[in-house]
Amino acid sequence: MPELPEVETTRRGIEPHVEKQRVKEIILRRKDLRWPITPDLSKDMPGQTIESVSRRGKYLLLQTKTGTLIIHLGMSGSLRIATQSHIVGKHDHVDIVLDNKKILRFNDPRRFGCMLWQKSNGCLHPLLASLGPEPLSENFNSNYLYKKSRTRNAAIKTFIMDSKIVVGVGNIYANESLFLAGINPKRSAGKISKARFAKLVPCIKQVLQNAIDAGGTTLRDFTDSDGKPGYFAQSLLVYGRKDQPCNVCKTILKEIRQGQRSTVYCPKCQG
DNA sequence: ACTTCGACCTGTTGGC
DNA sequence: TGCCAACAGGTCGAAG
Repeated sequence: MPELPEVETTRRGIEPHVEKQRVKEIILRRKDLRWPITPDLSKDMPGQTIESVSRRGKYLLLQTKTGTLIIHLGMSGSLRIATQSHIVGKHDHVDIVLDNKKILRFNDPRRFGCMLWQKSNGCLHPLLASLGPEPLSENFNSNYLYKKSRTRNAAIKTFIMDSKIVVGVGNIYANESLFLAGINPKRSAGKISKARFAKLVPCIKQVLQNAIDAGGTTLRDFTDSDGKPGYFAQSLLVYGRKDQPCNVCKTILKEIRQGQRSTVYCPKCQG
């Protein structure tokens, strides 16, 4: 479900309910997510005040004075603002109960997500330590991408989905960005010209920003923290549109597999 | 240093 | 209608 726009939509949705609130209690219904939920979480976080809700790539960070809760939504995770009257669902694995009576509820059917408590020790968590730049920041520019790509033989699509290169570009938006930039997803990253990267980078930024503005992409089950869907799905130009005509040239869009993920592209526009 | 691939899970979809 | 295989928004870590 969540790529960067969906995570950012979630962040914005929960922030006003959660920021400056004291954690009253943590309810763990299951702790076997991708990794076990940090055992100390329900002991260490209650009593702490959530100072800020930030995002690094697809990780959400709930910062307190004594530690940070690192949350990843994996493939199927979501965070909702609930109250006592909301019925607990099958995959509602964790509740963070706040002093304002609201509950930050973590749901994740596939349990590919994670919830890790890191005590403040001045170190960056290993999961965050080797991440590439934020795609919407100045640090992510065509010079940077060009330099990073020179030694790479991997396909450009795989390359821009590598979180060590740039964070937050998942399968949907990688497909969309390459279409907008007119680049064939199979092209070797190392063989792409500087001029092409100069085109690609703004396309990535634009696709992500537009998706954030639309509240993310809802394919089947993504909702924001109030349960509302995102509206970017209707703007998708290639993702999920195999065998349909290209919006630009009417050529039938083609689907291939790259690194066990589906890639859809226009053989003509991205020739 | 780079690339590929299995693994982690459940739910939904499409073909027979 | 039912069954089963294939696939789904992610990404780590082992192996080549």
